[in-house]
Amino acid sequence: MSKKTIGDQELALLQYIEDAPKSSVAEVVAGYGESRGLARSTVLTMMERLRAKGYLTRRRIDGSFRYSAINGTGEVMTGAVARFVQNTLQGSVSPFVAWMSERGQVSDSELAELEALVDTLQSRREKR
Amino acid sequence: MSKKTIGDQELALLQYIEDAPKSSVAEVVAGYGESRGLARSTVLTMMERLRAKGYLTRRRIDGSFRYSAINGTGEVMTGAVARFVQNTLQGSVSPFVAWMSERGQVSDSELAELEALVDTLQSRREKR
DNA sequence: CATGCTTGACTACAGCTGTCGTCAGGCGCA
DNA sequence: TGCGCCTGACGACAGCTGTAGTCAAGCATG
Repeated sequence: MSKKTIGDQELALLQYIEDAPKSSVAEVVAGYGESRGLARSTVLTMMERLRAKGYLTRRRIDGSFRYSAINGTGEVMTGAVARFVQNTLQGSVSPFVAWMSERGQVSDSELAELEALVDTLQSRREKR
Repeated sequence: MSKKTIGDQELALLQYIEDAPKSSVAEVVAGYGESRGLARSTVLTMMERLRAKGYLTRRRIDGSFRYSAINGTGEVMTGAVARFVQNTLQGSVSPFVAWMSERGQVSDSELAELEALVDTLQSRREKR
């Protein structure tokens, strides 16, 4: 089980590649690295590290490598959330709720997601 | 603004102290460090680093120092959540919601918090 | 052929974190 | 008075992350 840690920037990059699979390094540099002022070698290094940790695969296509995320869409993110809640919040969700309520802006769609979540949880509890 | 970064373990420790203010190092070692196999010096170092970053204060009482968190209760945690959502989740809350719904166990009290949150958000929206 | 751009693999390096060991000064008790 | 324990301050070190420069092999082009 690849339980390897993953840094913030690495995660952001991983997310990018998850959204744009089969990208060449050059493409990632253009579409991700350049906008944040990262050198080509930096992007390459991060991608290789992610590959070493088992989050990315690559395949040689037409001479150059194309990288893709291994986990399905969104899995990376939920994994990150799981780790965060576990390691940082000691398993408690309360701080998250507190923050949501403090912070002003919650988009309509987010609110909808939350409502759906509560519904799901409620019915799940009733069934018990 | 003390915008200093803060590691996972450091954060956990900070949270502990937030819940048990005016603790001496010995107390923190006994109540926090020992259970996770940390040496006294480790705990001390972390506490000092937290102090250097501006998250803890200490006052000499009866010879030895007593440490307390500077931020009010919970602020540390919500700050951590804010950073996490911002840096790692790129500002989107969806992964969080997705994870909660995937994960089986949500305690009754957590569910209650979520319900309250949704209520708050709903009424807040209506007022607009 | 000689040059030059593209792609990958390596190497480097500083800053942060997690973890300690150790040293020196006080304090209390035999 | 002397010894041992508690408390703080420092120094150390390895591993991870963020960021990058550089070198060598390939391919394209004049």
